[in-house]
Amino acid sequence: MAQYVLVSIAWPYANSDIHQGNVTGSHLPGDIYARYHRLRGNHVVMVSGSDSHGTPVTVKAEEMGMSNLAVYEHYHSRFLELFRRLGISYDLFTSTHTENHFKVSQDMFSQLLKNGYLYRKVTPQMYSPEAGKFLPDRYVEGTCPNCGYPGARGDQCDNCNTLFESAAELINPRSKRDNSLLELRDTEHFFLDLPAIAEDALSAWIHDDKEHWRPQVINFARNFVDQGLIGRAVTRDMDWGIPVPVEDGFDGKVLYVWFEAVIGYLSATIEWAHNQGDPEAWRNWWYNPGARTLYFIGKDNVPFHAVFWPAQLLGSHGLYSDDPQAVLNLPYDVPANEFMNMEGQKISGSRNWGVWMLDALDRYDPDPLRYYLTTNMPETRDSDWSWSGFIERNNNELVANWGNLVNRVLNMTQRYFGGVVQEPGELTPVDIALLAAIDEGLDTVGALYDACKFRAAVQETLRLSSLVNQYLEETSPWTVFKTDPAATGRALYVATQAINGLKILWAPVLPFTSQTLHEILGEAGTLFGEQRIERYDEATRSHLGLTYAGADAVGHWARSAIPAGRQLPKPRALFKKLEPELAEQELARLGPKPVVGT
RNA sequence: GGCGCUAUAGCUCAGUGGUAGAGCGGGGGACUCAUAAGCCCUAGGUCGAUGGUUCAAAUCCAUCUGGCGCCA
Repeated sequence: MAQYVLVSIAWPYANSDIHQGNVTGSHLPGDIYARYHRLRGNHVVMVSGSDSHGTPVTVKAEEMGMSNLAVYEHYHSRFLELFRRLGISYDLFTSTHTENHFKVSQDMFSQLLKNGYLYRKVTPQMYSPEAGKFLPDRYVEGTCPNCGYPGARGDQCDNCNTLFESAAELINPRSKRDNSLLELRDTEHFFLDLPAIAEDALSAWIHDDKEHWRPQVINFARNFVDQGLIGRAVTRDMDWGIPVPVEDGFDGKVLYVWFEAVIGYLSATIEWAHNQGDPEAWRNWWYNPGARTLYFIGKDNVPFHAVFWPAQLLGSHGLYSDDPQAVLNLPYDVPANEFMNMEGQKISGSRNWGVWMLDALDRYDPDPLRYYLTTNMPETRDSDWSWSGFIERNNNELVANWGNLVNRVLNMTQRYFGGVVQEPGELTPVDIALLAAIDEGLDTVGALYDACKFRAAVQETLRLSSLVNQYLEETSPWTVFKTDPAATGRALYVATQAINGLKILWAPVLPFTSQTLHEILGEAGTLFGEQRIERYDEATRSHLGLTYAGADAVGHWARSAIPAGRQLPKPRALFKKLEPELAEQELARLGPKPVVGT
């Protein structure tokens, strides 16, 4: 029976371009998982969007001398282009700056309030009389109480590495912007009553049935909850964001971005359903006990997705439901990835140390990039991107093992039979064993994809590709052609069926070249749907979104038959060999950008 | 300081109780359909250190050392 699967992927801040760590950490594993389940015939919705609010965006806006809105729109449109070109097949990639998201976020806030899980509390915060507003800690600078360094930031001293709980700890706190003196002033905020939710439901949930979770994720989350949660502010003093939906005294305050952004998983599903012309369809994923919701994120996001977001879901019971006790679906799994480094060092935007994916796509095809990021995915621990590794894996594995296999089979079919697939006659035990191995692979590799063990899935698929290469050596169709052309025809027939099966096994990771092979084998239609960038208009705003139209896709998780007698089209190479020298060229691009001019 | 993760062949890593594995690199071989690709053979690494549990540990426990993260 077809299953409902919600693939939720961390929302990137719209304040910088996306690098390979973001892609391998969340977008790509989510996409592979979604594509696999689409091939299985399940009802997949894959959502994410640009996190357009929060301090990171406002900081960037000041740096660039642009409005917050312009910064968000700039990076958002680049995200859309990247995901389309890299084949990250979002059913909807939207943003937090939609009317819909504002409403859903405010509704969840109101439901939490109604259910008694929000309380008000007055706390002292840094206030700038000069600017007439409260300042986030990272806008604050002062003298470090520990080492006396005068340029300490509000959250941390860069000189002695002391972390501050609050910028109030600084001596002579000043505004980073205009250097004016700051003062402490009381301000009222709403807090999420995490201890109450933990006691009522969260603690029981986090300890129940999580055997399929990655150990590092569930251990961390359980530890986090067991150590004792404290109330956490869900509003803050800021003017860029979602207004707090209460009558009194919360002008100039917005929902805290940690609270609001995760609600995007729900609001994006609702927006998607609306765009489909079936506004209630989102309930199939959120209020259907048989649905699975997965969250593909980086390890820095585990507390928010394994603890806080479930707490929000549990605490807002009754939201959009007639049943006041109804709870939206809690995460089925949070397969968080560790981090990917770059040539042995941390990825860094300011130091230009990383692979900017949109830039890389100008020089490399999407599938080799996806392949390398999958084989090096930080599933169990931090991993490393190296350009020489990328080139070696492309040449030794994609080109030599898989691409060359396809090439030799199709080339021989052209050379010996004018491109016509031959009648095989009766299959030999060797033939049958090969095809059985491929068919078995559909089960074993499928189970690996389903368990989010993508590295292992690729490794096993590559092993099956080698099996076909071995089959060719054993049957040697080029040798037997002189004495037994029928045997050559049979071997090529079998090998053709085998690579047609491998095409499906590879498809979640290598959707573009699997489609090419699909066509080279004379098959009709497209394995997957089409990705489009569309504009959506709401009452007072409009935004761009990336969508996926999969109704006409023909891909199935099965090995279809290429019939004897078919005239195959002229083959073309699936992958290009890359020159080792490219690694040096790429390394030369890293680091500080050269000053333009002389 | 607390909590957690991690250390396996030159490199990248898999392997959570039962005779140490894969890929790449390196060495040798037979072949030639193929993007000089593929195929066969070949690596003998005290599985970070020490102690313990067990008939049996890379795999469980303790301590130590190196690397990393979160919190304070």
